[in-house]
Amino acid sequence: MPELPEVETIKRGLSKFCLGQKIRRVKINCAKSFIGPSEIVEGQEIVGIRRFGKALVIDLSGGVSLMIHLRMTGQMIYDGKERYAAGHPSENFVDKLPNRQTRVIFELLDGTLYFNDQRKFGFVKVLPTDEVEEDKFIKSLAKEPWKMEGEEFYKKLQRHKNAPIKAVILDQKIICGLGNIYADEALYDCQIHPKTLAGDLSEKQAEELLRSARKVMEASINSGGSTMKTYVKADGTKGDYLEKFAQVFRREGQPCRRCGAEIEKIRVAGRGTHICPQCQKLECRKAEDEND
DNA sequence: CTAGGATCCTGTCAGC
DNA sequence: TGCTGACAGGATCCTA
Repeated sequence: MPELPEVETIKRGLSKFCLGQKIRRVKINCAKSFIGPSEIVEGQEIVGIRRFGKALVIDLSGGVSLMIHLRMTGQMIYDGKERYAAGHPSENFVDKLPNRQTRVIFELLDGTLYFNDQRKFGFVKVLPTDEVEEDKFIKSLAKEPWKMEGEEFYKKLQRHKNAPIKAVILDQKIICGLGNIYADEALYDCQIHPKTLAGDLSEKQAEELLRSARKVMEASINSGGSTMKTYVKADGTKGDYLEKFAQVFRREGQPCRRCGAEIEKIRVAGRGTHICPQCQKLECRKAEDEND
């Protein structure tokens, strides 16, 4: 999905455009995308917007909350006097709405909020506000990189010492917020090969990786999340992390901005993975085993 | 317990 | 043109 910076971008947009508005009506186009009773949402006012890792929570009056996870292809689009869209980037950001991928529609007093999701992996879930933090998924989330100490991260790596570091940092129960883009960007930033076994990282490398994760996600949040050129926010600015800041993601075949070598796309942990083969060398712990 | 693969679903693109 | 398989900004379930 949309990773932490994109969800943060949504949070900020909804806070600006939807906070204080009443939800007049909820229309569900896809039953799978909406969990819980929609009737109790109608007539409630949006009183708060929160984010837990990649999960968005919209708090409503009446002690009700909406927990939203965009997974791979979810988008939240507010369409009123202005349009504000964030999440999975696509042409839909500027389409007529609703469209083929619209799963849930929230009619507000002033405008409409759309939950779009091509692949239907995402969902909107109704739950009591005081149970949000007890939700199984939210409760399982680890700390975000800003809240985690290097030593704690290093210790966690030891518990998964035989897994490639990229697989480990994609696991939200180990460290929360990174997805496929920012995992690749963070590993490139600190020059660690994604296939390096987690147990092979030194404590110093663990700290550097943590710092890089913060750095790439901060850059993205500041630019409005990574999106494509068709994404234009209501204020006319574009979320353009990929164009401006991405060093490796979707840059295979292009020169590394650090050393000039050609960026490669490989497969790690079942995911497409982008590296500079020159800057990110794979160091093998088991080298001595091969002498047996 | 960990690690890895299949799976949910729709759409697009490369290769025949 | 039409078909086919691979793949996609995520997380869970199942297996060994």
